[in-house]
Amino acid sequence: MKLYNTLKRTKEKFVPLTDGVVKMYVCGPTVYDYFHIGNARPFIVFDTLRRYLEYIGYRVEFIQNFTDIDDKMINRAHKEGISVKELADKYIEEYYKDARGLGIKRATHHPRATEHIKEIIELIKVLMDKGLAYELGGDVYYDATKFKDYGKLSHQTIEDLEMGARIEVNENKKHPMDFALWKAQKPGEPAWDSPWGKGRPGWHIECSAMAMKYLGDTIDIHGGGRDLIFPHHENEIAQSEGSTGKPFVRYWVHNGYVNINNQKMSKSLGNFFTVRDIGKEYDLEVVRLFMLSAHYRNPINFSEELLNQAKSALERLYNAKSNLLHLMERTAGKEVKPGEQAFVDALDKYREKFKEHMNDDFNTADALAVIFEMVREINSTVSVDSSRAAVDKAMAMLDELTSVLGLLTKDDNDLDDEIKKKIELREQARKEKNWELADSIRDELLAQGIVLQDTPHGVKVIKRS
RNA sequence: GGCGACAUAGCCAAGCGGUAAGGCAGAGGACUGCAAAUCCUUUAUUCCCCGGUUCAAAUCCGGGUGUCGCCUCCA
Repeated sequence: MKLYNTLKRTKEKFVPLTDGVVKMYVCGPTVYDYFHIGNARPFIVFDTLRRYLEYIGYRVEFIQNFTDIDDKMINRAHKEGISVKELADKYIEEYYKDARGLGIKRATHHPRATEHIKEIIELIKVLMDKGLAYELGGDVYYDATKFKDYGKLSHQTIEDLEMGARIEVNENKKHPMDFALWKAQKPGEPAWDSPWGKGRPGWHIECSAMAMKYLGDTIDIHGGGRDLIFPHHENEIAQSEGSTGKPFVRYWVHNGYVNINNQKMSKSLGNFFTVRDIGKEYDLEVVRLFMLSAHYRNPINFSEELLNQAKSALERLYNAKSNLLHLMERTAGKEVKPGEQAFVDALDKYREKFKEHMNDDFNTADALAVIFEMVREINSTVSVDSSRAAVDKAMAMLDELTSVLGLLTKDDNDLDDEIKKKIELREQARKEKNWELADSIRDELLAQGIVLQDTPHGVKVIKRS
């Protein structure tokens, strides 16, 4: 498989450090609020990468953190009159709810910054000992000029970066590019004891500390949104490589932004939609399909119209699935027919094409196109006259490929007795050509999200959420 | 000022040297009691513009134009 590496600015063949095992770290949310769909993109993208790596046989050790202490956390907790810990607990739980809706699997671990203060302090100590950090009135800063590779990820020299710097927060820092590893406690803030007095960690240090704790000094893949390239990931490199002297990350992978009217969605611009709100009007699986329909490195525009397009596309996929389910009930015992082998072989070809595209920097847009092509072939060749084996095979292949993308995961097709009774009643009415009654029952069920489709071989029932 | 990305049908969106995937929407047809779903046909002689390289360019190079991003918390 090939992956685009931000560090090298080119696609590279992916070979993990340890055969058969992938160590992957992705920056998770700061849990001070519900997350928006801009935040959702990396979660979905890297969940998909993880699923694919597992699909092709790797064991993936996947770590995604929760930032549960920083300025935003403190401010928000103050505003709500609760502790930072209570705020974090609440939004971590809410994160899991939305993530579940988006089809995002749990990581191997979801470490929290506040539960790794010890590791963070140890790391800062090493940096101090090596002369890469300095203390200033209870704060500790990383001395960016002392790290010779500073800027290698964002492909800027420290001078270029400095030239563009817009604001300077702390005049006392030795260099504008120096960043806080440890922040001295201010009144009313949560704090931990440290060799430099009471305080709390800076933002960047937690990821270095936790990634190295769970995955080792050198990890295979580190992911996140483009906006983390600088300064966050640049600083992670400085911290980790500064302390160990070893390469920190072998493949840096970054997803593009989610835009609103061609402009980056962000909390500060206020042009964002939370996943929670979208979930009130759409099945969140629609959002997942929407995200995967573009290449992960390209920007993606978000709008209701586009969401509706994704919704229709998802329905096409679900229709194919329910078609097959319907046919499975009606092809029991049917023997394999001559000529069916060609169809079965064709299905295997789709898997190969799917993998080809996923192997090329996990091009989910192309992979999805392969699934749609396969769906068309399945729809046009499988029928009530097909063998059960052919129908099963089509179903299995559809399941296999869609599940790699985390799609088509809902298969709740159980109907309660009352609905079954109404369907029977309608069948009776249709036999008697009582179209009025039949149509009114159909409309009634439709309002409940039950779609009835009449086929020559009985009624097909589809549940819509 | 430094670094970078993008511009493909009505709307999205792949493709990145070999003669325009896929989805949504639209039109016509088949099927249906009517629908729905599905299938078939159809919708870009052409990929922002101008030059160049090449047997061959949406794809490479040069120059424009436009949009966006990072250099500040941010996924």
